[in-house]
Amino acid sequence: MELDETDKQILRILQEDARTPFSEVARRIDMSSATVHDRVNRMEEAGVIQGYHASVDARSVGYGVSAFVGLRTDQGREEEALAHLAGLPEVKEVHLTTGQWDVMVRVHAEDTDALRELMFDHIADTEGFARSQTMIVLGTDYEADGLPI
Amino acid sequence: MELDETDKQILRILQEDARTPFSEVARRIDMSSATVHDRVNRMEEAGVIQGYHASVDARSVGYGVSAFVGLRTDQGREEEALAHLAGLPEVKEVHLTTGQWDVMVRVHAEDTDALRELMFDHIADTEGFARSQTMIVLGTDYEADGLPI
DNA sequence: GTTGAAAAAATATTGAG
DNA sequence: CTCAATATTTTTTCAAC
Repeated sequence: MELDETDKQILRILQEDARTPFSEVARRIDMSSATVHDRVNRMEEAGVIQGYHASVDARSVGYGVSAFVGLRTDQGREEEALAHLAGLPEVKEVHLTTGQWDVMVRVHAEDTDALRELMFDHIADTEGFARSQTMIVLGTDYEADGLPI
Repeated sequence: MELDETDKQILRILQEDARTPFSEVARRIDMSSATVHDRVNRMEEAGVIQGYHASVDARSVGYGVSAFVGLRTDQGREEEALAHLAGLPEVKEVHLTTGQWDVMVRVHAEDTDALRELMFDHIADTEGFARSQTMIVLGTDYEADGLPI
C-alpha cells in the first residue's frame, strides 16, 4: 500500500497515542474526522497498522528482570526448537539473525531465580539448541514509542 | 500499586487491543464501565499503564531491515555515548546489559546500505564505543503483544 | 469500591460533490 | 478522496449505596 504524507501524519499520532480521538487527529492534520476514519480503516486492512496495544510496566505485573538470549541451533532442528520457544510464556520475541547467534530471544522473568529456571529447564538444555548466552538487562536507557515516520 | 485479578484482566484486554471500548471490557469482566474507567485511570496515574501505541508495520513505512547491535563502551565515556545513541532516529531501543556486551541496541533502517551508513557513520566509529557486532534480523518468528499477565 | 443513569463527546455510516 | 450531517455508541461525570 502506498502511503502519502497525510497517512504518515496519522500514523505518527496513533503510534504515540493510540487512543487519540479521530476528531482530534482530524483537527491536528486539518481534515475531517470521516477522512481520518476512512484512512485508518484502509491502513488497518492493508496491514500497515497491525494493532493497538497498551504498554504495561513490567515491574508492576511482577516481572523484575528481562534479558536477551543468544542461541545457536543444531542443524536440522530449527523448526522444532523455534516452536518450543514461542510456546513459553516468558518469551516475548524470537528473531532469526545473522552474526554470532542464529536466534535472538527477548525474555521476561519474575526474578533472577525464575530466569535461571527458564534458561536451564526450558531454553538452554532444550533439544535443538547448542550454546547460549544470556545478557541480563540492567536498565533501558531509551525506548522509542514507535518508528520514525 | 497493588493489582488485583480484575485489574489484571483489564490489562490483558487492553494489551491485546488498546482500543477495546470500556463498555466491552466491562461486559467481558462483568462489571460496569464506570468501574473499568476508574481502574484504568488509576493504573494510568500509577504508571502501570504507560501508554497506548499503534503498532505499525516497519516495511510499510520504508524500513526493510532491522538489527541488534552489541557494543562495548570505553571506560568513563558511557553517558556521552548513550546520549548519542538515543538521539539517532533509527535507534529504537538502548539497553545496558551484562554479559558479552555493555550495550544492546535495536535499530531499524531502510535497507542494508542505510544500515551500513548508520553503523559506520553514527555508531561503530563514534567516540565512546569500542568493538561492535551487528546481528541483522532475517525474520521474526514470534512476537507477543505484551507480557503474560 | 461499585453502580446506574444522564450528559457530553466520539465514532460509524451515509449520501453527495 | 473528501466532506457534512446523521445515527449510533462510547466516554465521562456524579449522586447514591
